[in-house]
Amino acid sequence: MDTSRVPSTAPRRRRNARGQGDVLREEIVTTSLRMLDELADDEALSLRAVAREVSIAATSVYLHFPDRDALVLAAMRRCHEDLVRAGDEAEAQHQDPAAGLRARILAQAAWAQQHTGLYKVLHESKVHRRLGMPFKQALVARTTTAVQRCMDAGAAPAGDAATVALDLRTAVNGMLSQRINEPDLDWPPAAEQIDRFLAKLVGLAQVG
Amino acid sequence: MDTSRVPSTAPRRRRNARGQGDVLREEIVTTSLRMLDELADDEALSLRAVAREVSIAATSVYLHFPDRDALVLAAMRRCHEDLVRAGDEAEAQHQDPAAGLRARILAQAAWAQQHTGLYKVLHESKVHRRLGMPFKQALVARTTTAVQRCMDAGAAPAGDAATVALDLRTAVNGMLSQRINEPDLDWPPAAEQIDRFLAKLVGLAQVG
DNA sequence: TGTACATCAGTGAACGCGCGTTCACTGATGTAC
DNA sequence: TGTACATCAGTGAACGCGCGTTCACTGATGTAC
Repeated sequence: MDTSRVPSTAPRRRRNARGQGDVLREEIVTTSLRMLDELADDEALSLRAVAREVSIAATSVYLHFPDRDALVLAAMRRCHEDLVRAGDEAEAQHQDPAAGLRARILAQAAWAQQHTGLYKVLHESKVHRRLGMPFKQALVARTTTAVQRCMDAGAAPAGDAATVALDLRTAVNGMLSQRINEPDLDWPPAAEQIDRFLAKLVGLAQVG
Repeated sequence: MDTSRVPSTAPRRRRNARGQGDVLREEIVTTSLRMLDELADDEALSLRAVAREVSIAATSVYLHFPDRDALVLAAMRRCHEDLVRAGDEAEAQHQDPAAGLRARILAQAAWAQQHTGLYKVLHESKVHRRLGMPFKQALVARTTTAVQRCMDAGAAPAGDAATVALDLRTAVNGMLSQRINEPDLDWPPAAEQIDRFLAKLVGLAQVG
């Protein structure tokens, strides 16, 4: 894994054609995402390590990002879009609101378990405090809407959808966080725990 | 806050008397805890910064700890003891099992909100993976016992106490984690959310 | 069709910094004789 | 009571490292005339 210190036996990459400068930007963001997922910590991502990985000079990163923070933020924005899309696509496959809500939560959980490092950076890192990630509220809004839809359809007892959605997100985030942070403990199946949360916190009648 | 870089105008401390070497060890652990609480990240704690803060030579830390990791681990052990004690003392003030469980959870939540940085290091840092913190299972055991007591007394519906306790800890951890990681969002009162979890996840009849 | 020039996509050396750790040392204090 | 010596509680210089960022530059490619 730690091939990064090897003094760049990697072939120097070919310069992009004129007008194709954004190709490198793309590659920098993609590589940063991969590294952040491995590092699970935004502060551990070094601009120099990213450059090494992409096989460019460290200074070339500055052609596309004013500083390291801007790079991290661009990566997080991309990563958040990806997570939201996963939830949206899963929910869209169901007509039934309860099944849709459940599919959204399961999809987001699956995403998190496949990108544990990115999940940590997105939810637990100090990027919030240092840079702010206002785009994240989309995640909150989608869950609330999905819960409201369940209530409207009578699949869940009427109530304050925002509060119920908060409790649900809270519990699911807690579940993912625990499992990611202490992977060596033996946790019961995630889907079953999610179904308990859907039943007890949202009041969904039949799940699964 | 950032007085740490000032080149030590702090008066050089007086050497401890013979046989009192552990006094310095104590002071190093205490200072590390304070700094970890501010930093909220074990990897950000530097041995040199701790030494600076205690007004000793960086090398003096090695008189008491073999390396930086050992220092962090000693601090975490102390911190965990403190959290467990807070929960135990709160629960002990009640005869009623339900009130006891609630008091334990509220006390632990209060501790977390007063030591947000330490809470993060304890639950979200990579200390788990790098060093392991087996002593943490005490926290799990106490909650399960408290839930079991509620079931035995008929304050909660009978069931698998371990599973119910897991769901409760999961939700409460999620709540604390969210609030600590995104303090600028406006969260509803913590006590109310905890009471909803106690009611819906554990099945406690009357709370509060 | 030729050529000067602007632009684009990068590079490489250098800066000052804080870090963990090693090493050889210092100097006060207690203790054996 | 005196003194050599061991022990304890520390110190200070030095090591090599990776970091973010600045600066002056290079060299290919398109474009105006």
